[in-house]
Amino acid sequence: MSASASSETVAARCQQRMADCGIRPTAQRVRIASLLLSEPQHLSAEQILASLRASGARVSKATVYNTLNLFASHGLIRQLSVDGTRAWFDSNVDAHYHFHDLASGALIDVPVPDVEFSRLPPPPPGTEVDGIDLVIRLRKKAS
Amino acid sequence: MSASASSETVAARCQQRMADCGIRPTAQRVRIASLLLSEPQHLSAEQILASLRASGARVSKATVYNTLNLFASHGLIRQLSVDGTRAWFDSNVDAHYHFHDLASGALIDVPVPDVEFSRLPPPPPGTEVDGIDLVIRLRKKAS
DNA sequence: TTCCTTGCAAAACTTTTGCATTAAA
DNA sequence: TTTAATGCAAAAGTTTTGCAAGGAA
Repeated sequence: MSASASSETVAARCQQRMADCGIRPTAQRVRIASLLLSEPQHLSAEQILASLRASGARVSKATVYNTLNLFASHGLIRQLSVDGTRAWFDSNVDAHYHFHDLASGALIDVPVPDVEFSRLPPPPPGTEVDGIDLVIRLRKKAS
Repeated sequence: MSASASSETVAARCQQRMADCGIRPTAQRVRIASLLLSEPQHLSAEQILASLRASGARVSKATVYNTLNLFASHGLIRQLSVDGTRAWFDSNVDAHYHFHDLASGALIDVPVPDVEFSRLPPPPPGTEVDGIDLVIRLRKKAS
Protein backbone atom coordinates (compact mmCIF):
# COMPACT_ATOMS: atom_id res chain seq x y z
CA MET A 1 0.00 0.00 0.00
CA SER A 2 2.99 2.32 0.36
CA ALA A 3 4.01 4.66 -2.43
CA SER A 4 7.30 2.86 -2.90
CA ALA A 5 5.66 -0.55 -3.15
CA SER A 6 3.24 0.86 -5.69
CA SER A 7 5.94 2.47 -7.79
CA GLU A 8 8.01 -0.68 -7.62
CA THR A 9 5.05 -2.49 -9.12
CA VAL A 10 4.75 0.11 -11.83
CA ALA A 11 8.47 -0.10 -12.57
CA ALA A 12 8.31 -3.89 -12.65
CA ARG A 13 5.39 -3.80 -15.09
CA CYS A 14 7.24 -1.34 -17.26
CA GLN A 15 10.35 -3.48 -17.32
CA GLN A 16 8.23 -6.46 -18.33
CA ARG A 17 6.61 -4.52 -21.15
CA MET A 18 10.01 -3.32 -22.35
CA ALA A 19 11.40 -6.83 -22.24
CA ASP A 20 8.44 -8.03 -24.31
CA CYS A 21 9.43 -5.49 -26.96
CA GLY A 22 13.12 -6.30 -26.82
CA ILE A 23 13.93 -2.90 -25.33
CA ARG A 24 16.81 -2.86 -22.88
CA PRO A 25 15.45 -1.57 -19.56
CA THR A 26 18.01 1.05 -18.57
CA ALA A 27 17.51 3.25 -15.53
CA GLN A 28 16.38 6.27 -17.56
CA ARG A 29 13.98 4.26 -19.66
CA VAL A 30 12.39 2.65 -16.65
CA ARG A 31 11.92 6.05 -15.04
CA ILE A 32 10.37 7.54 -18.15
CA ALA A 33 8.10 4.53 -18.60
CA SER A 34 7.12 4.48 -14.93
CA LEU A 35 6.11 8.12 -15.14
CA LEU A 36 4.17 7.90 -18.35
CA LEU A 37 2.66 4.43 -18.09
CA SER A 38 1.51 4.64 -14.48
CA GLU A 39 -1.91 5.85 -15.61
CA PRO A 40 -3.74 6.94 -18.77
CA GLN A 41 -2.37 10.38 -19.56
CA HIS A 42 -0.97 12.71 -22.19
CA LEU A 43 2.41 14.32 -21.55
CA SER A 44 4.84 16.38 -23.61
CA ALA A 45 8.56 15.67 -23.75
CA GLU A 46 9.25 18.86 -21.80
CA GLN A 47 6.77 17.91 -19.08
CA ILE A 48 8.41 14.50 -18.72
CA LEU A 49 11.87 16.01 -18.53
CA ALA A 50 10.80 18.56 -15.93
CA SER A 51 8.97 15.98 -13.86
CA LEU A 52 11.90 13.57 -13.84
CA ARG A 53 14.36 16.28 -12.86
CA ALA A 54 12.03 17.58 -10.17
CA SER A 55 12.06 14.11 -8.65
CA GLY A 56 15.84 14.05 -8.64
CA ALA A 57 16.51 11.95 -11.72
CA ARG A 58 19.55 12.56 -13.88
CA VAL A 59 18.23 12.56 -17.44
CA SER A 60 19.09 14.56 -20.51
CA LYS A 61 16.70 16.06 -22.99
CA ALA A 62 18.20 13.93 -25.76
CA THR A 63 17.50 10.76 -23.83
CA VAL A 64 13.90 11.77 -23.19
CA TYR A 65 13.30 12.33 -26.90
CA ASN A 66 15.23 9.23 -27.93
CA THR A 67 13.33 7.13 -25.43
CA LEU A 68 9.90 8.47 -26.36
CA ASN A 69 10.60 7.82 -30.04
CA LEU A 70 11.85 4.35 -29.20
CA PHE A 71 8.74 3.58 -27.15
CA ALA A 72 6.46 4.93 -29.85
CA SER A 73 8.16 2.88 -32.57
CA HIS A 74 7.63 -0.25 -30.50
CA GLY A 75 3.99 0.53 -29.78
CA LEU A 76 4.54 1.10 -26.07
CA ILE A 77 3.13 4.62 -26.29
CA ARG A 78 1.39 6.66 -28.95
CA GLN A 79 2.42 10.04 -30.32
CA LEU A 80 -0.37 12.55 -30.95
CA SER A 81 -0.44 15.63 -33.19
CA VAL A 82 -3.23 17.73 -31.83
CA ASP A 83 -2.27 21.37 -31.88
CA GLY A 84 0.90 21.49 -33.94
CA THR A 85 2.92 23.27 -31.27
CA ARG A 86 4.40 20.10 -29.81
CA ALA A 87 3.94 16.36 -29.67
CA TRP A 88 1.87 14.69 -26.98
CA PHE A 89 2.67 11.19 -25.80
CA ASP A 90 -0.28 9.04 -24.89
CA SER A 91 0.18 6.15 -22.46
CA ASN A 92 -2.97 4.54 -23.82
CA VAL A 93 -2.12 2.56 -26.95
CA ASP A 94 -5.52 0.89 -27.23
CA ALA A 95 -7.70 2.34 -29.98
CA HIS A 96 -9.52 5.41 -28.71
CA TYR A 97 -10.36 8.99 -29.60
CA HIS A 98 -9.99 12.37 -27.90
CA PHE A 99 -11.77 15.44 -26.70
CA HIS A 100 -9.56 18.53 -26.98
CA ASP A 101 -10.53 21.37 -24.66
CA LEU A 102 -9.42 24.49 -26.51
CA ALA A 103 -9.59 26.65 -23.38
CA SER A 104 -7.32 24.55 -21.19
CA GLY A 105 -5.51 22.55 -23.84
CA ALA A 106 -6.50 19.38 -22.01
CA LEU A 107 -6.85 16.08 -23.83
CA ILE A 108 -9.54 13.66 -22.65
CA ASP A 109 -9.82 10.07 -23.82
CA VAL A 110 -12.97 8.96 -25.60
CA PRO A 111 -13.48 5.17 -25.59
CA VAL A 112 -14.12 3.48 -28.91
CA PRO A 113 -17.67 2.31 -28.00
CA ASP A 114 -18.68 5.96 -27.45
CA VAL A 115 -18.28 6.62 -31.16
CA GLU A 116 -20.03 4.75 -33.89
CA PHE A 117 -19.59 5.32 -37.61
CA SER A 118 -22.58 4.34 -39.73
CA ARG A 119 -20.77 5.42 -42.88
CA LEU A 120 -17.11 5.78 -43.80
CA PRO A 121 -15.60 6.48 -47.22
CA PRO A 122 -13.81 3.62 -48.99
CA PRO A 123 -10.04 4.08 -48.97
CA PRO A 124 -8.56 5.10 -52.36
CA PRO A 125 -7.39 2.23 -54.63
CA GLY A 126 -4.18 0.59 -53.50
CA THR A 127 -4.55 1.81 -49.91
CA GLU A 128 -6.16 0.51 -46.76
CA VAL A 129 -7.09 2.18 -43.51
CA ASP A 130 -4.23 2.26 -41.02
CA GLY A 131 -6.19 3.98 -38.27
CA ILE A 132 -8.60 6.78 -37.49
CA ASP A 133 -7.65 9.90 -35.58
CA LEU A 134 -10.70 11.61 -34.18
CA VAL A 135 -10.44 14.81 -32.16
CA ILE A 136 -13.60 16.47 -30.89
CA ARG A 137 -12.73 20.09 -30.21
CA LEU A 138 -14.47 21.62 -27.18
CA ARG A 139 -15.16 25.24 -26.35
CA LYS A 140 -16.77 26.81 -23.32
CA LYS A 141 -20.52 26.51 -23.55
CA ALA A 142 -22.04 29.81 -24.68
CA SER A 143 -25.43 29.54 -22.96
CA MET B 1 -10.33 31.50 -71.02
CA SER B 2 -6.75 32.78 -70.88
CA ALA B 3 -4.62 32.16 -67.83
CA SER B 4 -4.42 35.87 -67.05
CA ALA B 5 -8.18 36.35 -67.27
CA SER B 6 -8.64 33.37 -65.00
CA SER B 7 -6.12 34.55 -62.44
CA GLU B 8 -7.64 38.01 -62.52
CA THR B 9 -10.92 36.43 -61.59
CA VAL B 10 -9.28 34.51 -58.78
CA ALA B 11 -7.57 37.66 -57.51
CA ALA B 12 -10.81 39.60 -57.69
CA ARG B 13 -12.65 36.92 -55.73
CA CYS B 14 -9.88 36.90 -53.15
CA GLN B 15 -10.03 40.67 -52.75
CA GLN B 16 -13.76 40.43 -52.27
CA ARG B 17 -13.42 37.77 -49.61
CA MET B 18 -10.75 39.81 -47.82
CA ALA B 19 -12.92 42.90 -47.95
CA ASP B 20 -15.80 40.93 -46.44
CA CYS B 21 -13.51 40.09 -43.52
CA GLY B 22 -12.19 43.61 -43.11
CA ILE B 23 -8.71 42.55 -44.27
CA ARG B 24 -6.83 45.17 -46.26
CA PRO B 25 -6.00 43.61 -49.65
CA THR B 26 -2.31 44.39 -50.03
CA ALA B 27 -0.32 43.07 -52.98
CA GLN B 28 1.33 40.28 -50.95
CA ARG B 29 -1.94 39.18 -49.37
CA VAL B 30 -3.71 39.01 -52.70
CA ARG B 31 -0.91 36.92 -54.14
CA ILE B 32 -0.94 34.53 -51.21
CA ALA B 33 -4.71 34.26 -51.30
CA SER B 34 -4.78 33.79 -55.08
CA LEU B 35 -2.30 30.97 -54.80
CA LEU B 36 -3.99 29.17 -51.94
CA LEU B 37 -7.66 29.84 -52.67
CA SER B 38 -7.59 29.12 -56.40
CA GLU B 39 -8.57 25.52 -55.76
CA PRO B 40 -9.09 23.09 -52.86
CA GLN B 41 -5.60 22.24 -51.63
CA HIS B 42 -3.28 21.89 -48.66
CA LEU B 43 -0.05 23.87 -48.64
CA SER B 44 2.68 24.54 -46.10
CA ALA B 45 4.06 28.01 -45.42
CA GLU B 46 7.35 27.01 -47.01
CA GLN B 47 5.62 25.74 -50.16
CA ILE B 48 3.72 28.99 -50.48
CA LEU B 49 6.87 31.05 -50.04
CA ALA B 50 8.77 29.00 -52.61
CA SER B 51 5.92 29.11 -55.10
CA LEU B 52 5.51 32.86 -54.81
CA ARG B 53 9.21 33.49 -55.22
CA ALA B 54 9.42 31.10 -58.16
CA SER B 55 6.76 33.17 -59.86
CA GLY B 56 8.74 36.34 -59.31
CA ALA B 57 6.94 37.78 -56.30
CA ARG B 58 8.82 39.73 -53.66
CA VAL B 59 7.58 38.32 -50.35
CA SER B 60 9.27 37.64 -47.06
CA LYS B 61 8.87 34.60 -44.89
CA ALA B 62 7.53 36.75 -42.06
CA THR B 63 4.80 38.13 -44.29
CA VAL B 64 3.77 34.65 -45.40
CA TYR B 65 3.40 33.51 -41.81
CA ASN B 66 1.72 36.71 -40.69
CA THR B 67 -0.71 36.53 -43.59
CA LEU B 68 -1.56 32.86 -43.12
CA ASN B 69 -2.23 33.45 -39.43
CA LEU B 70 -4.34 36.47 -40.30
CA PHE B 71 -6.36 34.53 -42.85
CA ALA B 72 -6.86 31.64 -40.46
CA SER B 73 -8.01 33.91 -37.63
CA HIS B 74 -10.63 35.39 -39.97
CA GLY B 75 -11.83 32.04 -41.21
CA LEU B 76 -10.54 32.52 -44.74
CA ILE B 77 -8.41 29.39 -44.51
CA ARG B 78 -8.04 26.56 -42.02
CA GLN B 79 -4.87 25.43 -40.28
CA LEU B 80 -4.37 21.68 -39.94
CA SER B 81 -2.17 19.72 -37.53
CA VAL B 82 -1.71 16.37 -39.13
CA ASP B 83 1.84 15.18 -38.65
CA GLY B 84 3.32 17.56 -36.12
CA THR B 85 6.29 18.52 -38.26
CA ARG B 86 4.66 21.59 -39.76
CA ALA B 87 1.30 23.26 -40.26
CA TRP B 88 -0.81 22.73 -43.35
CA PHE B 89 -3.12 25.42 -44.61
CA ASP B 90 -6.36 24.25 -46.14
CA SER B 91 -8.16 26.44 -48.66
CA ASN B 92 -11.39 24.60 -47.93
CA VAL B 93 -13.04 26.11 -44.85
CA ASP B 94 -16.29 24.21 -45.24
CA ALA B 95 -16.68 21.32 -42.82
CA HIS B 96 -14.91 18.26 -44.13
CA TYR B 97 -12.52 15.50 -43.13
CA HIS B 98 -9.26 14.09 -44.45
CA PHE B 99 -7.48 11.02 -45.68
CA HIS B 100 -3.78 11.11 -44.82
CA ASP B 101 -1.60 8.95 -47.03
CA LEU B 102 1.30 7.97 -44.79
CA ALA B 103 3.48 6.89 -47.72
CA SER B 104 3.29 10.13 -49.70
CA GLY B 105 2.20 12.52 -46.97
CA ALA B 106 -0.68 13.62 -49.17
CA LEU B 107 -3.90 14.98 -47.70
CA ILE B 108 -7.16 14.21 -49.48
CA ASP B 109 -10.46 15.85 -48.65
CA VAL B 110 -13.36 13.70 -47.47
CA PRO B 111 -16.76 15.37 -47.85
CA VAL B 112 -19.02 15.51 -44.82
CA PRO B 113 -21.74 13.29 -46.36
CA ASP B 114 -19.20 10.49 -46.78
CA VAL B 115 -18.99 10.11 -43.01
CA GLU B 116 -21.90 9.50 -40.73
CA PHE B 117 -21.76 9.21 -36.98
CA SER B 118 -24.51 7.13 -35.43
CA ARG B 119 -23.13 7.77 -31.96
CA LEU B 120 -21.00 10.52 -30.45
CA PRO B 121 -20.14 11.12 -26.79
CA PRO B 122 -21.81 14.05 -25.03
CA PRO B 123 -19.38 16.91 -24.43
CA PRO B 124 -18.28 17.31 -20.79
CA PRO B 125 -20.38 19.67 -18.61
CA GLY B 126 -19.82 23.34 -19.40
CA THR B 127 -18.47 22.64 -22.86
CA GLU B 128 -19.91 22.28 -26.33
CA VAL B 129 -18.52 20.83 -29.53
CA ASP B 130 -16.53 23.36 -31.53
CA GLY B 131 -15.74 21.01 -34.38
CA ILE B 132 -14.60 17.53 -35.29
CA ASP B 133 -11.20 16.73 -36.76
CA LEU B 134 -11.23 13.37 -38.45
CA VAL B 135 -8.12 11.99 -40.14
CA ILE B 136 -8.25 8.57 -41.75
CA ARG B 137 -4.68 7.33 -42.02
CA LEU B 138 -3.90 5.30 -45.13
CA ARG B 139 -1.14 2.81 -45.77
CA LYS B 140 -0.24 0.86 -48.89
CA LYS B 141 -2.55 -2.11 -49.28
CA ALA B 142 -0.81 -5.29 -48.13
CA SER B 143 -2.60 -7.82 -50.39
C1' DT C 1 0.78 62.70 -41.25
C1' DT C 2 -0.77 58.62 -39.26
C1' DC C 3 -1.44 53.96 -39.21
C1' DC C 4 -0.67 49.57 -41.03
C1' DT C 5 2.26 46.34 -43.60
C1' DT C 6 6.58 44.55 -45.12
C1' DG C 7 11.30 42.73 -45.01
C1' DC C 8 15.21 41.34 -42.76
C1' DA C 9 17.52 39.36 -39.14
C1' DA C 10 17.48 37.54 -34.90
C1' DA C 11 15.17 35.00 -31.48
C1' DA C 12 12.25 31.38 -29.66
C1' DC C 13 10.90 26.71 -29.52
C1' DT C 14 10.71 21.91 -30.43
C1' DT C 15 13.23 18.07 -31.98
C1' DT C 16 17.36 15.75 -33.87
C1' DT C 17 22.20 14.66 -34.22
C1' DG C 18 27.47 14.16 -33.48
C1' DC C 19 30.56 12.65 -30.42
C1' DA C 20 32.97 11.62 -26.22
C1' DT C 21 31.80 9.27 -21.94
C1' DT C 22 29.41 5.88 -19.31
C1' DA C 23 26.73 1.94 -18.33
C1' DA C 24 24.92 -2.64 -19.45
C1' DA C 25 25.33 -7.58 -20.92
C1' DT D 1 35.24 -6.60 -23.58
C1' DT D 2 32.11 -5.35 -26.64
C1' DT D 3 28.05 -3.10 -27.71
C1' DA D 4 24.58 0.05 -26.79
C1' DA D 5 22.81 4.15 -24.16
C1' DT D 6 23.59 8.66 -22.17
C1' DG D 7 24.71 13.57 -21.74
C1' DC D 8 26.06 17.69 -23.56
C1' DA D 9 26.20 20.97 -26.93
C1' DA D 10 25.39 22.19 -31.32
C1' DA D 11 22.52 21.93 -35.30
C1' DA D 12 18.28 21.71 -37.80
C1' DG D 13 13.57 22.98 -38.82
C1' DT D 14 9.48 25.70 -38.08
C1' DT D 15 7.36 29.79 -36.46
C1' DT D 16 7.44 34.29 -34.06
C1' DT D 17 9.08 38.84 -33.06
C1' DG D 18 11.64 43.50 -32.96
C1' DC D 19 12.47 47.15 -35.55
C1' DA D 20 13.52 50.17 -39.37
C1' DA D 21 11.80 51.19 -43.88
C1' DG D 22 8.01 51.48 -47.08
C1' DG D 23 3.14 52.07 -48.57
C1' DA D 24 -1.78 53.18 -48.21
C1' DA D 25 -5.40 56.29 -46.61
